[in-house]
Amino acid sequence: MSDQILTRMRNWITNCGLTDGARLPPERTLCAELGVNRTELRKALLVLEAEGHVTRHVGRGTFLSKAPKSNKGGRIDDTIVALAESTSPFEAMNARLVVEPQIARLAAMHATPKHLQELRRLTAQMRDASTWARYEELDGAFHEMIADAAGNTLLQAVHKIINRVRLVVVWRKIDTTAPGPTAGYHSFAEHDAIVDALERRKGGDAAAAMQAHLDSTLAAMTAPHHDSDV
Amino acid sequence: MSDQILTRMRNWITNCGLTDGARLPPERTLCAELGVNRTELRKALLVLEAEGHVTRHVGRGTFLSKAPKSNKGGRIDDTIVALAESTSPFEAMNARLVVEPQIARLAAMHATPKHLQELRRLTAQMRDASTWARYEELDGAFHEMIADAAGNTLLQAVHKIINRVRLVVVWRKIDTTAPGPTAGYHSFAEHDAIVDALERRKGGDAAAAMQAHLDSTLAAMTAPHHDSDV
DNA sequence: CAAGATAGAATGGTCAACCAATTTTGTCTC
DNA sequence: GAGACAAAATTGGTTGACCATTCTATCTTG
Repeated sequence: MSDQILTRMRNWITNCGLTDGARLPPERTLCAELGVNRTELRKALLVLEAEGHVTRHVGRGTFLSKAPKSNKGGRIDDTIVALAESTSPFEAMNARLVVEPQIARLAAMHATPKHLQELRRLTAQMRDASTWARYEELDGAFHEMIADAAGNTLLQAVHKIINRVRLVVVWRKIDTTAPGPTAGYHSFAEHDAIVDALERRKGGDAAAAMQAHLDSTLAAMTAPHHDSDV
Repeated sequence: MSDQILTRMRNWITNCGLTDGARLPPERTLCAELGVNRTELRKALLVLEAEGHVTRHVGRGTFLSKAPKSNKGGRIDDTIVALAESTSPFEAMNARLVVEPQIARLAAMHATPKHLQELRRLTAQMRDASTWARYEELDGAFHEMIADAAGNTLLQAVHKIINRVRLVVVWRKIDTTAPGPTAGYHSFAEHDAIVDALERRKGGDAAAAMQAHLDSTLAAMTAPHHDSDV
């Protein structure tokens, strides 16, 4: 059913005669026009948004995208699994060490206050993580947020590829039921140092802090009989 | 940020260890596990369903798709063209500047005599190139050889992706019929400097030489009415 | 005991009221 | 008339209760 309305919306968009960047009618108007309720329409709009065909802003409206096709991580899955088959955990960590400090350096120049605020929020949440699995997720979000802040689409995609390969390769070693990190966990302070450098707009410091963070993470992986870090 | 949770769901799915066709935990359970409310989670699931990664049935549950509604043929090429659509030439060159100097540093440690010999051969051939197209081809081989010498599968793949994206983005600017580079072309000496550093096993020098090479290439791109370099 | 019926739990889906951000409009002051 | 400020209308987003379907355990009955 929802598939049907999605198709209708696609057709409507191609036939409505609106050019790129134009604003669509409000949701409630479109509902009446297409004869569906708002929930159904919003489901279709959500998919169109995920595909990059439209963008939406509270209070402003829904707009046709100018660059309709951005990939947003859709079909790189095949790439990931193929790469994961021939990559070792050590290689994955080394790739991180190559890319992430430089990304942090760029982020120091391009991060918006919104980015910094989100990073602070994530560091706080990580301190409250009750399981390792939960912590891993937040940590992943933290690093992805920095990649986003760097403001380079290609580098962001590269970062995402490296990290997802790493997750596939390294995941099995993690006990998802284990209790979360303790209060003095080394990554907490390291994350703080990274965000501090970003806030002060010190690219060199941010790169160094990121490198130190990844180094100690790698050391934790190498260390004997000790829970893995990330 | 719904995009965030979508990525987390993708990661979760690839890491949860479930096989194709398996049933996911109920929505309400996943909500608690991922720490998001049900509406957010359902938005992510809706997108995943539209992409064909999961199917959902009332009363039964949510299941991983067996054959994600594929356009199977594409593979890595799809990734390239998708990335190319949202990447500018400037971004592509910046991504190179981030990755390639570090790759050169690693290559200084890992390059085999065979690698070095091949690199020398390529630099010689580039000096003899009679057309720009031929030169581009050899230059590409040169940089790929260094990535190979670095000895990290994942980094090599990343390097390939970046360079292929760059080629797609920058392609049009090259006149394939133009005569090749002149004898004093700046890249010749820069290539030599890189190989010299690799042979002396000086990682820092290799990284610096590579960075200098890419910087001057970028400068050539920016310079007025002058043939592009690569 | 086996087959069918049934009540309850579990699960994904829906809806209407409400929320927050933004724009528009009206009004007052100078 | 211009500008500033506030109130109202507009618009996409969110929430919690409720609905429809399916599964499961239990009871009934021959």
